[in-house]
Amino acid sequence: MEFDKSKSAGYLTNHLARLFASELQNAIRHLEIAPAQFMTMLELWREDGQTQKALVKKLDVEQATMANTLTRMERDGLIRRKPNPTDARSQQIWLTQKAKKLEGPATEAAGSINNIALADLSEADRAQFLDLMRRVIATLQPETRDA
Amino acid sequence: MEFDKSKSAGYLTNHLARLFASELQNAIRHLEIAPAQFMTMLELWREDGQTQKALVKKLDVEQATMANTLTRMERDGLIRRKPNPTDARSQQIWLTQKAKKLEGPATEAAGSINNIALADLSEADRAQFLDLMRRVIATLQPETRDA
DNA sequence: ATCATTAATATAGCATGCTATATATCATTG
DNA sequence: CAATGATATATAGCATGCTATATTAATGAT
Repeated sequence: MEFDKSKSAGYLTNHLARLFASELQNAIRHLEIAPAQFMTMLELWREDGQTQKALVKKLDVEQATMANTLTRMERDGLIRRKPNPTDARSQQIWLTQKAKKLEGPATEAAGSINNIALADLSEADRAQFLDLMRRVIATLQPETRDA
Repeated sequence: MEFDKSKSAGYLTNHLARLFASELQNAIRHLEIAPAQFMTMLELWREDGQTQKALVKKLDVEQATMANTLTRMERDGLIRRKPNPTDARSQQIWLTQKAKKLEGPATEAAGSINNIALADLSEADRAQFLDLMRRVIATLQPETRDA
């Protein structure tokens, strides 16, 4: 009647996330960026000059977490925070040239981690895995439905 | 040609792990234990008096991480570290009465989180999800094959 | 037995995530 | 327009995880 961790989705997800994070960190270490910085840049490569609030929503992390990540990215010369001309409370987050140049190598590194991780799955299994994950996320996600 | 995070196993896993952790924390908050403490107790409920090294191996976290978690658990009155009679370098980790009493309520809370998370999946999908997760973990896991 | 190596834990320092709270600015309303 | 409430960001404090290094004790080789 014991709790079997190998049958616990939460336990397995935690374990897997740590393994992925470790691999990713290794794969992008030579670019001198960390996983959370990479995640943030994913959004900024797609659209530069977003506000902190927009990034918070897209990455589904707390505002305080994003503020700290951005502070480290600014320290590391990846972004600059510029005043928002239309609202003095907020700022626009702009990638530096250095950060822009990282898009190719960083996304390639991340892509190869995914390939390595899923290497033992068939094409159908991979699709199913992603689909199941998205469905469980949707179930747990705390209603990101408001405006 | 952009990196699509909704198709990245690593990204989705990270997101899902944060959602699970948040739910678990909520569900066990009233027991005054934190997720990592719960994970550690899972092993100690199964077998009390283990060494730190044994816990490190079973939970697949770094030794320093476990040392810190155990320090917090000791601070919170969940465990006691006692000298190992056969090896003065190591210690035996013993659950307190307080920690022993938490097994029922804590495993129930964790179980219901899993149920909630997987509520939208069929029985077959749930089994597949766990299986896929175990397979990807096995692929990424850095050879825990030594003695 | 002694010296070098290995092994078990601890500590320092950092990144990422969280909650709770503070601050500044905007928007609304009387 | 002044007061109030909402919004955007920052900061404090903590847990969990990591790497790197220190400390202490056991082992092994000479």
